[in-house]
Amino acid sequence: MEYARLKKAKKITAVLRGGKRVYADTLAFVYSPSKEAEMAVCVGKKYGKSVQRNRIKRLLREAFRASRQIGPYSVLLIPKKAEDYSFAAFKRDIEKIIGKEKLGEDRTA
RNA sequence: UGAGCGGACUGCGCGGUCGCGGCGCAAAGCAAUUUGCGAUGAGGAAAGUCCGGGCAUCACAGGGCAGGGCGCCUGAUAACGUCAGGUGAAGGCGACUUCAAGACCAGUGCAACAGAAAUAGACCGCUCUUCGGGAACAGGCAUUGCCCCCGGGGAGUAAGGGUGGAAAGGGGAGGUAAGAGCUCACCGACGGCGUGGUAACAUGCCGUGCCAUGUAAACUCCGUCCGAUGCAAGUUUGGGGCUUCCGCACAUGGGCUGCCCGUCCGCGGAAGUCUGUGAAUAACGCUCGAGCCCCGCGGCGACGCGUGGGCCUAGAUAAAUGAUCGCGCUCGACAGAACCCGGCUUACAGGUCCGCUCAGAUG
RNA sequence: GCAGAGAUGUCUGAGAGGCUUAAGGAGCGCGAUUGGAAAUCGCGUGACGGUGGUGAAUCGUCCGGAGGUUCGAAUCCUCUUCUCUGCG
Repeated sequence: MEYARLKKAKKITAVLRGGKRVYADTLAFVYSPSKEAEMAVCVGKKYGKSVQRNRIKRLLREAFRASRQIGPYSVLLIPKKAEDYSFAAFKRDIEKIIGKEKLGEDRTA
């Protein structure tokens, strides 16, 4: 399933308020059921300068894309602050959360 | 060979698979859009936002005050606080480097502490003179006195004095009671004239014994420049228009710049009606431009000129460059466009090239 | 993105060229008061480094950091780091 980018500030705050939060070692995964499949990453100024922040965003997007397919949700990815960020760790944690929350199963069934 | 100085350039590369941004072409669809193919996609600093412009709005961009920037000279430029060439000063054996480098005899302020004294003077000292006292030491004139010693007064002096950032040009010779630009030569300073240079300035001669501290990144003066606000500027579609009524205001209000002159004339609310379904939104501004590369000509150079040639090289808007595999090497620093240019400043692993200096060795 | 403000002991917060004032308040420590406490009153109290039976004491450096101007800088100027505020 293709995931579009979640752009509206109102929707992001709605997901943050009403969505379910799951935590892993490297990131927090916030989601709520939705008609459209959409995703956003949250990387504020505390993560470093712009080069560092862009790097985190790329890694998170690619890790999410490379993970197992899931049904339509509004998803927010929030990394934990660390010295180094790696693609492998992000991907492993996202896979783990998807499996644990059974998001891979078809909700409509 | 070693040490060093200046300048220019570069900023991991190649290939496969999957993925991202906008663009072009083709196909499907009423349309939103989807699919396929193709080329393309961060920097030398994109950074800090420290200057200068373009552009846009305010009012037609006007006058004055206030405020702010700059400050050796000449040039370059759209402009600059930038750059180039030169002058002066300081540092270095040298190549070369550094410098906010106008004016404190227009005025005002400040100069703590120390020191006798801080922009002005006489505390000590030195010299002459005069008054009083002393005979204890050494020596002389030859004797109730003097030189001498102690204390006080008067006059001269600015050589010397543990200060200080700064003490009335410097050190030397003559001169003198002691001294002093008092006199002399040299150096410095100031003034005049000449010469060279567009100029800053340099230099030669003559004269003046020398009217005199520092600070303007203190106020200030002189010269010169600046209207303000910044693309979240602003424009268009549009929830906005039209009609009616009500409230504020006729300059005593509001906007334009902090103030004055000057100048412009609206602002807010309610009801009805038309239309609309995204509203911190959508489109434009938004990238072809003081553009980049090469060649020729002019200039020491910054740079300029050329109907000489070639190129099109990001335009996103929660904001695009990643993942993985293989190969190579010296294992990769600082760091991500946000309206666009010209600079400055700051950060930075390394690597390459050119020119030059000093020391040593050899020929 | 654009525009602006600030940084001073543990905290707060004056000082805006002159001997070292780093004022003052809070907090903390000690003492007085009390049967005991609170409140009140008095005294003390910054960091780092050096010398010191390492005890009393004493000297030097420090006003976010680095340079410069000045005889002299917390104060003036430049660069830099961090924090905060406003702007459709």
